[in-house]
Amino acid sequence: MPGSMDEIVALCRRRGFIFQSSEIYGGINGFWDYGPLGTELKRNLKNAWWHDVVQGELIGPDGNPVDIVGLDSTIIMHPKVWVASGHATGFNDPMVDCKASTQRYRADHLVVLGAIEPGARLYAFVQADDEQRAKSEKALLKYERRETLDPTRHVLRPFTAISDDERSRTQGPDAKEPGSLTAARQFNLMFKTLVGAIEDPANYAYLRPETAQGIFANFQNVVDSSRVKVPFGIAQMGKAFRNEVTPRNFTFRSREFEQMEIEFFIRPDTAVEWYGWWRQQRFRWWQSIGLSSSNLQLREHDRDELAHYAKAGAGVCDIEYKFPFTDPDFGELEGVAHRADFDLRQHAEHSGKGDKARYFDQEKNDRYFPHVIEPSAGADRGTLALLCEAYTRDETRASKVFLRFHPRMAPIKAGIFPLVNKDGMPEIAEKIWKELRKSHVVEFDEKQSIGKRYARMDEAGTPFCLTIDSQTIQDGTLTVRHRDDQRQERLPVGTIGSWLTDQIQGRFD
RNA sequence: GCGGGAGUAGCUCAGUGGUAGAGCGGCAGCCUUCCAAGCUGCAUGUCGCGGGUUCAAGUCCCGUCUCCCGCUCCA
Repeated sequence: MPGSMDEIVALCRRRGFIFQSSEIYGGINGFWDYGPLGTELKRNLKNAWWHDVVQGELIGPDGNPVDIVGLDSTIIMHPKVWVASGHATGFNDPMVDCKASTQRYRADHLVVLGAIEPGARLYAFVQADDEQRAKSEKALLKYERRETLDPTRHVLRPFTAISDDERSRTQGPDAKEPGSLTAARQFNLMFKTLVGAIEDPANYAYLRPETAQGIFANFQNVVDSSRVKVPFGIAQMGKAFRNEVTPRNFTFRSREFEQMEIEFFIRPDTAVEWYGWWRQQRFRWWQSIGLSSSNLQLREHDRDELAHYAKAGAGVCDIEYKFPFTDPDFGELEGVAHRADFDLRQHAEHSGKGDKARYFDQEKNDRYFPHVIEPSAGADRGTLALLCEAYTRDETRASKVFLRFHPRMAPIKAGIFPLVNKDGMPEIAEKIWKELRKSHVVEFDEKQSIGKRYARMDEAGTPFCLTIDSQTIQDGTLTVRHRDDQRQERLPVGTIGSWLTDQIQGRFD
């Protein structure tokens, strides 16, 4: 039985998985710290990703081993990076969103056509866009059933000059009905900082809102220095920052978060094939670390939902998890997007390199901008999903709850306990502990009753407890207590290390 | 950003203007031969924070922060 979000948050705090940042000063909205157990859990997730993606032996749809190299780029980059990527647009200018088409327009570029009279239908379009202007004029004439525009009634005004009521009667450039345009708003999505000590606009820089641009900006460096050939990928994990309007739902939407991103570069004509392959690959990976099929789904985006960089691509999909706070809906864990060559072209143009930045295919004697398939996952969201998935109520046991982590993800792999604190048992237990801790995160505890120690391990999600009793002294076996069904079995002390390794690497049902 | 609710020990809460408490948990010791047993002792606190009213504020008033719920937002 899954838990409510409140219960999960309480356990995270009580057992040291996740704390609110700066709590002793009253907290700071949208920032979270990981405690001892949470740090291990998140690290296990990240290590698994890096191991399986970068160091793994994936075989691609073309039958060849998949080549992925790592990158660790800076959080602060040249401000022009964000102009090229499109992130800077809207940072300094008021923007208008269309709720129907998800398009975003600069408020000072939009004009509104229509009559100034109560109830009149208005049409907005980008002033410099002749196509949109023609479309708006045609729509207005059709709506009012006229042949030509009446210059005395049909006036053109800046979008920023109309009232809220008029805005509700205004149809957006890419909308089918009026009322979908929001008021003009300032977006401060990126965190701003200064490079150098002088407070001057020329020194402004921004904390990256995604790790992806560090990869695109280094594309040529990697190609020139590492002998990679398309198709290949560059992987990076690291912090990203977004000044969200409303951080909500525990760590799900926070202002500082960690991404695990791959930009996989391919020949444009293989996009459909690679997109489909990555889609499946990433979905299976989340399953492999313990997220169950019933809480995990793969959702293909509708065409009109696509971001600017993905409009013409092979597709975009989200791998989504059913969190307690989204239930019965799902929340995004990872997005897989065909970004085409949008980013590489943008950086080629803005950096002044132009067509010289194209990739050269020696074998085919062909020069082109590779397309990109981007699997972009959230490490904090993944960690949160692992916690939600693991949280299991059980009224029959002392802790009332246990965390059913995949052994590979569990922060502590095993607890090592003398059954009682005498008769030589603590000494044997301590010896086993010292041996096992060389290769695994294990914990030794000789205090209090055995039941209490089991209960604590249940709440930490430790899959195994190894108990040394009087029989251990006689025949060299110990008791393995399994977390999920509280089953016990005896195994020889000498094999316990390799047995534990097998359990961690094994499949999880 | 708007509306509603909440904030006292690690947790659950009691405390209606007069010396801040209980249970659980934690720690130490004793005990204990398999699931938070028992005994003894110890530590626990900016009553979210700031200001005001009052002889006196956890308690009344104002502000603020954080969290939760619903909208909004989430290129």
